[in-house]
Order: sequence, then structure tokens, then C-alpha cells
Amino acid sequence: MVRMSAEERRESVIRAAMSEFARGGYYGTSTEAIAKRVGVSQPYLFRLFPSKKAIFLAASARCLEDTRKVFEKASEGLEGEAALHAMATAYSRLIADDPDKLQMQLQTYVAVAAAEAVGDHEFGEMVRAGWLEIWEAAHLPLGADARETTTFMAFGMLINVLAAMGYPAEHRVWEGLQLPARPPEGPEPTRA
Amino acid sequence: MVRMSAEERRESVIRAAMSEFARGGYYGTSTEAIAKRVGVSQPYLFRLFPSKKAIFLAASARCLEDTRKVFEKASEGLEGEAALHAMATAYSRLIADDPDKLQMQLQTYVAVAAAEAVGDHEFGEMVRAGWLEIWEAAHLPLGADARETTTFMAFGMLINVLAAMGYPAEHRVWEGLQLPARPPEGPEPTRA
DNA sequence: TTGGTTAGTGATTGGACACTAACTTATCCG
DNA sequence: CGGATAAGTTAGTGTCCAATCACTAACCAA
Repeated sequence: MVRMSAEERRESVIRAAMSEFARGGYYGTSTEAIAKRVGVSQPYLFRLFPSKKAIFLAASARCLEDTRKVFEKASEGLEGEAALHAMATAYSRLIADDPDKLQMQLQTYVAVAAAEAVGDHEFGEMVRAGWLEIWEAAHLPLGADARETTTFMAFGMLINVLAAMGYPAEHRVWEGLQLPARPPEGPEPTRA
Repeated sequence: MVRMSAEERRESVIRAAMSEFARGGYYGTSTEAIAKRVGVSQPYLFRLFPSKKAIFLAASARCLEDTRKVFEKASEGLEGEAALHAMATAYSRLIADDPDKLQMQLQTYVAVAAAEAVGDHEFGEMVRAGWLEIWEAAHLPLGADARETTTFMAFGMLINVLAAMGYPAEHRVWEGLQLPARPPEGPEPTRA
């Protein structure tokens, strides 16, 4: 039996939860599945977190944080077009290498909407704050132009959805995402 | 007791399912909830549809169809910028008036990804085909330019997600979505 | 080594849920 | 009218699942 500190365990629970919730969403994922992935008994999760909801929330927050870090790292020391290209490439690589993260993003969006619909604004506030940080992580390197940033994020969202739907890389719908001569806008479509 | 033909009932089941699945997704929605909304006993759903999955599939398909129709109707007889503006306005109105349809769209995307992940490609094919029809409904009126269409769809997706997250209309993240010279809301087309 | 704290488990419970089976009632038509 | 058919119901089954409880095993400091 390998013992860990509660903090370390919580960490692995969050990682496991990100993968599991990514596939099944909140309701489609059992705490048992998460526990199994962690290698720990199911009841023990409830000693590390107060509820299933809390686990989901932690996973969502982590997902946003990870994504923001990708943008920050990619654009470090760059600005304007160079930053844009770097961030686009980094993001494309992220969703190619780690589809779970893409999935978890989408799961987070639908969960927020559901929470808001029943009057729970706490989850929403966290997600809006987290997403805004991502927005800002792109905004500054891109020259702090709202329209530019919005366009960048818009292309990113389209890429998310096309990838989620499973269109093969050579499908027509990806066409308009090819960069022309140089990279003027949008997360770059070098899909692996 | 009001009796309907099975066909009519199926129709109301699909409508009800769109609303319920929109909120809770596949796993978060019970057939009981759908039945209640229809005003019919829960087991009766299984005489109208073979399974819960079939109901979800029908709801997804209908959602895509409805969305396509919105574009088609809006752009009827128009082309170029006029068509673009008409479609953008119509779509903005759609997601403002009927948030369920927006939600159901997102639910469809995550469900497709989940289905693909477990090797079920049937649902994915239907959704990809349906979404392509939407894409084409925008493509032709916009002058059959792939980049133009892609940009249009990208802005639409960003709007979807911002709306789902519940950012209030006056929030900064909406800024770059204002049309410059032309009238207000909507997926914006030509970025100079 | 002993006493306290922290990590972790097995058993269980109460509720929800998809789906089946068997029965009832409205409606249409000859 | 009368009976066939289609619309609908009530009751029930097996399964799954979040959360609780009472307990055991490892670590640690004096």
C-alpha cells in the first residue's frame, strides 16, 4: 500500500477526475470510476472532497488554469503576430495531444449553463473568471486589441467544436482555417 | 384524456426532449422528466422510441435541422453582406429567444465526442452531416468563400460559448463582437 | 512502546432510473 | 352496435450510485 499525503492524493484525484468527467460529463461519471483511476477506494474520495460536485469544480478550475498556462508559456517574450502564431500553434498541439482537456472544456461550458439555469451562480463566477484570465492571456500579447483577441478566441472555439465532432483533418470544414501566406488571425490549424 | 396519433406524440416527445436534454445532457436527464413534460406516462416513451438513446438522437437531429432552417429562411433571396447580416441577426435572435436550442447544440457536441471515444460512429456521422448542412446553408449565400464562411461560423461558436457561460451583455468579452459600421449583434463577417 | 494522528477500507443504505410486462380505455370503421 | 386496433396506464425488476459509518493500518513524536 502506497501512502500519500492528502494533498498529493487530492492532486491525483483532480487529474483523474479531469479525464473521467471529460468523457462522461458530470452525471455520466461515477465517483467509483474516478476512485478506480486513482487507485483508491470510492468512499475515500469523500474524505478528500466534500462532494462529487466539489470534485467536478476542482477539475474544471484546473482545466481552465492549464489552458491559460499554455497561452502564457507560448507567448512569453513575444508580441503581435509572433505571439499569435506561437499561441495558435501551442493550442493546436494541446488539443491534439490531450483531447481530454478539450472535452473537459466543453463539459465545463455545459455544466455552467446548467448551473446558471437552476440559480447556482457560484460555479459560473469561477468559470467566467477563469475564462477571462485566458482571454487576457491572449489579449495582451496580441496588442490589447479587443477585435483581434475576439477573432483569435472565435477561431479557437470553432476548432474546439470541429475537433469534438470528429471531422477528419482533410474535411472541407477545416479549409478556411488554413493560414494563407502568413498568420494573420486565429489559432493555427496545424492539426497533427 | 387527449389522445394523439403516435406520430404526433413522437413529435411532442422530441420537442420536450430537446428542452430537457438541453438542461441536463444525456445522463442528467431522466426519461421520467421528458414524459412529465409531454404529459404522458414514462413507460409509454418506450413504445414511441426503442430507447433513451434514440430519443436523444432524434432531439439532436431536430436541433441541427431547426438551426439550418433559421439560416436558410434568413438568407432567402439575399447574398453577400446582406445575407450575412440577415443570418447573423436571425441567429442572435434564435439564441436569445430559445436558449434551449443553444444548450442542446452544445450537448450534442459533447455527446458526439463521447460516442466517438467509445467507437460509436453512427451518431457522429449524423451530426457531422447535419452540421455540414448548416455550414453549406451559410456558405452559398456568403459567396461560397471558405474563409468567409469559416469566420462566420467561428464567431457564431464564440457567441454560443459566451452565452452558455452567462457573461452579461455588457461584459468586455463581447466587445470585439460588435459590428463596426453596420448594425449591432451577431457573428461578424469581414474583419477588414 | 505507547499514544495520537492521518491514510485508507468494507459494508451498507436509500433513492433514482431505464426498461418490461400485463392490463385498460378510447377511437375508428364495417 | 360491436369488435378490432391503437393509445395509454399501473406495477414491477434489476441495476447503479452518492454518501455515511464504523473500522483497520501506517506513520510519528516523546
